[in-house]
Amino acid sequence: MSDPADFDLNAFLPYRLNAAAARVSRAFAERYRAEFGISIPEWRVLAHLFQSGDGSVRDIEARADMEKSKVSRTATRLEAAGYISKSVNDADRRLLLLRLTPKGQELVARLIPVAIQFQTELRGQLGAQAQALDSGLTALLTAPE
Amino acid sequence: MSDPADFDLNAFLPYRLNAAAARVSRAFAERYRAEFGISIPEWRVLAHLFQSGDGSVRDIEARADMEKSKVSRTATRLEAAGYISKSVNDADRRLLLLRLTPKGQELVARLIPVAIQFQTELRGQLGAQAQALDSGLTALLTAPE
DNA sequence: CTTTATTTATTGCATCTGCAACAAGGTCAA
DNA sequence: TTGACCTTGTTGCAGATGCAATAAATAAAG
Repeated sequence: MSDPADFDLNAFLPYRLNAAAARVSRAFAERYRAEFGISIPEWRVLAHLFQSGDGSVRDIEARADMEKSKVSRTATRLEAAGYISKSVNDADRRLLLLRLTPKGQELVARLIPVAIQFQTELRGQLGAQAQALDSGLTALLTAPE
Repeated sequence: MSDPADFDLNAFLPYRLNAAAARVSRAFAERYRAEFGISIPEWRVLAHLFQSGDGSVRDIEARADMEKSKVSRTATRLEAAGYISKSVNDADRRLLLLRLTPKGQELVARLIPVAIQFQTELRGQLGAQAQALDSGLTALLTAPE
């Protein structure tokens, strides 16, 4: 039953998960890059700031599951592009206050319908399995460790 | 319903897929690195060669869904470590013949039980949702594009 | 047979990534 | 207040990554 000779990489759950995620990410990133010129880390930071209004690097690290150095560099790029502003939190001057600029607000307002559209198409392709995938992912993401 | 203000990144399917895959991969890679000193790309190439006996870079690129340059460099590392051999395919001298060495065979024989064990634990954590995740992933991976 | 196209693997290059310093600010106890 | 410790964000660095260019081999066309 667990004879090594029977092992099939294509049936191996971590491999399948990765392949599926890579495939979906690639398709999504393509649409984004083409239309708006932003990367996935950039999209994540923008989306989080859109949801929360503002936040520190630490906040985004925690909520978007991104390394703080990655958040930091992404924020620098977004600031250079004029989409977000960086200012110091006066209550605790170690913290940055990242916030969407009007230009950033406007970008996100165009970005989000594309994301929703993408997700809708994806769910359409999956049909009845979309629900199954959702509950499987929820189980994974809420697992102990 | 598709009001941008309602958008929640944590409910966004591509994001959830990626987060889940990254989490599982990280846990799996940790176990591997600690115990055997190999990376995920290395594990993939080894597993494919174990399944197929031998193969060219092209074969592995297609079946393991890896860039050919990634396969090439991974194969170079595995050869340097003594786990695989590279030889020229005499029938078509553009092709490489990658094959596990006895040392590589022996490594994979120890690797695969760990992989199976990992997957078993994961499925155990997921309980009834494991089946749902499987069918969702199958739907994704067999989708048109 | 020779010339042109195609296929395969490798390598150069620019970029991304994660980890480990590091500097600056804050906390806490004595 | 001082000094030891903790937090936060940035940066240096080594390694990984993907794409494009290349060289070698084969196939196809004339």
